[in-house]
Amino acid sequence: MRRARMTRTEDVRRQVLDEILDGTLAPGAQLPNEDALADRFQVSRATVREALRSLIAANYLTRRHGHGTFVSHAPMTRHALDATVSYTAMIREAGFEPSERVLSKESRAATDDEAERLDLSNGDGVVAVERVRLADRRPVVASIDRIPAALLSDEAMQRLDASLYVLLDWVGTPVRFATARLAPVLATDRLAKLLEVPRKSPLMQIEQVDLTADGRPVMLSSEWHVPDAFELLVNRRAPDDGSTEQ
Amino acid sequence: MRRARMTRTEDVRRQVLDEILDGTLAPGAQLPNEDALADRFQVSRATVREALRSLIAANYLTRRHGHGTFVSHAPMTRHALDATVSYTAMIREAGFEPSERVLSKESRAATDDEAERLDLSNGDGVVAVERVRLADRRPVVASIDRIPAALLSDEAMQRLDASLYVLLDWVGTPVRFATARLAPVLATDRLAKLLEVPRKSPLMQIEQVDLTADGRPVMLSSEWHVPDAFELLVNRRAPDDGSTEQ
DNA sequence: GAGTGGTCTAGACCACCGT
DNA sequence: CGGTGGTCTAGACCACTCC
Repeated sequence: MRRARMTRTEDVRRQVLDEILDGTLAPGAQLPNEDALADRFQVSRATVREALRSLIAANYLTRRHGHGTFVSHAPMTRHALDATVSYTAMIREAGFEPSERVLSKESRAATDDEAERLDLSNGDGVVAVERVRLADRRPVVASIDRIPAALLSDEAMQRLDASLYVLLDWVGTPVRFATARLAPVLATDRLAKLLEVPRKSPLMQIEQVDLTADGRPVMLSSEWHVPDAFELLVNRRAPDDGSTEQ
Repeated sequence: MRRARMTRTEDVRRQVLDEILDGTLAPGAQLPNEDALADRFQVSRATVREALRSLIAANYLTRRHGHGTFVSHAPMTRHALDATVSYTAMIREAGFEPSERVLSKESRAATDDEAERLDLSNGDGVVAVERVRLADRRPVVASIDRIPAALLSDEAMQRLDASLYVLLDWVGTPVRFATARLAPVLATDRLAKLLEVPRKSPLMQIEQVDLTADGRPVMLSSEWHVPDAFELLVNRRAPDDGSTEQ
């Protein structure tokens, strides 16, 4: 019954979030000031500010200097493209049951483009997995994922059927970031057949490089998405802080 | 020559960032520990942590509990879709000179869909501006933007030729967030003509709701982008903190 | 065990907002 | 002006990682 670790900050965050979610704090409502919250939760003001920080980052709250802290009218969309890197989670969020079909697995030398984007030397090997993702048995995404062979032990190679994100976590290089390039393309004959859509129908192509926490590329993904299978959303925010550069 | 306000936090952030950018702190390098930095910059450790916080958020740095703070190998891409809402900035970033052609401006009642997404009542008015954005005179984006008429004074209506973001700022409802839905579509005859591309060629459609800091919708945009005009990038990050919800 | 980042406190003063 | 959030300090102790 015991929760793992619960810092005071998490505790305060949790309680404030609960009040937002259950409507005690309605959208537009002003929170008590930080001294009052510190007093109420029996913590220091610094702890209150730390707790509110993450709620503000997720756009649950808005602070206005010299005025107060207020409940926002719309939180960030979770499972948007920017907020997650998990495809399975996005499919599930859309209300479908995710599954997949592996088309091929191979170990080969990286192409020049792959070597460049994965920061590999000439001749280094990659493991490539080609799959079709299904949502309730309907094909929704075709993909080719490439991982540097150097990252995978023989033992890891046996686990290629599992989630590649889980695999990368398992070998000690968990994915924390990714940069995705999105482009509309027409379905080739092969993609049309795989995804069961008409030839030359529009598809969303996503070229993605997955990175560890310190920015090292560990996977290169090429994906083709059937439109309308589920929404591709992006949370955008205007720059505010840290705009030190041009 | 004097910069406006310079807090100690900004000062520390600036100095550390400078060392990262000029290579004094190379990718992978470990920073001095927080006590050492506090001593060196003659500030408290809390101030050091605050300064490092934004550099970590931008992925310039990585912290590993019990180990140290390190320079990342790749910062977040600026001018990616998630990191800005300014189109002009994105076009300029791609190395082109942005301009635009206004196709129409009208004041009319909101459609049901517009009323729903802009949180308006039945019969409320909107001001709609239809434009084509050019990059070095080449058409790259066609768009229709709709703003609730109630937000715009007569005086503001005279400024519809300026950036709509600047206009919304001017009337006191600056855009801070947006939620965009991306989908690949085929060019209709009209869009093909406007964007000077073949009929039925692939376009990126972006449906976007722009929000103020407290989450109120203030503009609805429909855009159609020519692929390859410039890259549409999205920075993605795996969830780590505040994952309190499902 | 030594060294690092993570959490937390109590208090101070500053900057901004509204009236 | 009073009230709010913004910045900052000096110090304490905890939790994690590596040797």
